[in-house]
Amino acid sequence: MTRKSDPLEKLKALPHVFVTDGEPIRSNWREAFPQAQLGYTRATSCEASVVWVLLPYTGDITPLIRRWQRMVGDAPVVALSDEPRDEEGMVALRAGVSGYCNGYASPAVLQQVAETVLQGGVWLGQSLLQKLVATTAQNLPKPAVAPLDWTLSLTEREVIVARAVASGASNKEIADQLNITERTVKAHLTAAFEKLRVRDRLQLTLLVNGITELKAPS
Amino acid sequence: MTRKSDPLEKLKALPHVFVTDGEPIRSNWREAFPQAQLGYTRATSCEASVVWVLLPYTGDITPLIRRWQRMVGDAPVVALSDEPRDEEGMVALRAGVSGYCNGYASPAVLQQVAETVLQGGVWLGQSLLQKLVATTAQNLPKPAVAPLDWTLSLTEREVIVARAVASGASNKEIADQLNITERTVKAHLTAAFEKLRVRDRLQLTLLVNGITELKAPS
DNA sequence: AAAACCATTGTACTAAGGTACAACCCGGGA
DNA sequence: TCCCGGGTTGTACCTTAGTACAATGGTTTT
Repeated sequence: MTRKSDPLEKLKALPHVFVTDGEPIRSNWREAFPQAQLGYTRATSCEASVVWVLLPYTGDITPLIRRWQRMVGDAPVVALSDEPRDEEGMVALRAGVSGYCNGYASPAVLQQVAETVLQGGVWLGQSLLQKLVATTAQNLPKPAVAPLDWTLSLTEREVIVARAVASGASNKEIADQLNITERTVKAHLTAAFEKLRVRDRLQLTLLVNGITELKAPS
Repeated sequence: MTRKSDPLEKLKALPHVFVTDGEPIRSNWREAFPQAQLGYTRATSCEASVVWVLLPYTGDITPLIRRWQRMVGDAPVVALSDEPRDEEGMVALRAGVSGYCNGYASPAVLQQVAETVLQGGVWLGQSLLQKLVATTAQNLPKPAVAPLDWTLSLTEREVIVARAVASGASNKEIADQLNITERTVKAHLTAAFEKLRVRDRLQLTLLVNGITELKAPS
């Protein structure tokens, strides 16, 4: 291992995953990212460079976005909308997306959005941002101390299992999905419980989903 | 893709102009844009692809930004700060900049920022945006489709127990807290599972915490 | 008053989650 | 080479969660 493993490089090597409601990959997406893949709705974990979620016309988009965020861990999630509206963009932003753009955006724009979000930036259209700024007076509370990253103390495998649990999967389901024994799943979980100082899968879930905080710096 | 007379192409052909307080062009700027030029403070008009304004440490930055916006017309203005702070970023945004980033950002990042703003986007760091979204959350319209309220189909007692479960409590703990039997807690939970169509306490937790959605309108 | 709903509890019983105490394989570093 | 950590699995056991099939008493609706 000569060079330090750059997380960005590793992320970039992964494919772009597009999440749709049954629709195949669009030509503009394919053109921007020849390696584009469709997201599998039932998966509980996913390796991706960037996850592009095509927003459905109706319904609450927050759970959809959150779900994929949990699945991919630190890969950025970008919301695609065929009818971009500022209100929808706000909801998406509040859900934590790293970008919000038109589902029919040109390949060039898509690539640029990808570049931006992969570097930790956020991509927005002008209109949305104007609204954002306009409605924000001068109050800037909430220093928002960066929440401790629970993944730090866990091994790769433990993180995967923890994410699956936190999305509601049973040990058996996780075992099947990862092609390992239920016993192994339990082993990973026991290790995770210990490291994160929680007593069971439910408290682990709260932690993974950011509802509770990591306590002692293990 | 051959494009016609695109205003974007014309804009891109112009040099990048850096506005400083007497400082020469920095190496990272030059590296990112070999054609980089310094902006003259006294000028009244300027042709530029992107105007990068290095913010002075003190004083009101709004007039400075506005001035250059007027000078360049439709070219985007990006604020550079050697000590980026969210408060300063907010001020810059309110002044109408298309981006706000570190004055010592790497050439790669600068180029990417340029790409973004040239396409009409806005480039921000994660932290600033989070703050923006957080403070704007209350003032903007709620999600178009109000998420179904899971409490509607439950009795008062079931809601209480469900909330307790969703915060990580065990049946025994809930029983003690409510001064009832563990058996009763189970009864309420079983009823809640049935009504909300979930199979166990973990999925109930996801529902209560808004991570998943209520499916069938029971 | 009867029906319907709610909160409560009991006795099983089954299923799932979690722990204890291991073992094996593999790759990398002292 | 030996040791160590990560991933894997086994057996046994205990605890917790959840279900089946009840019952009781209270309140509200019909």
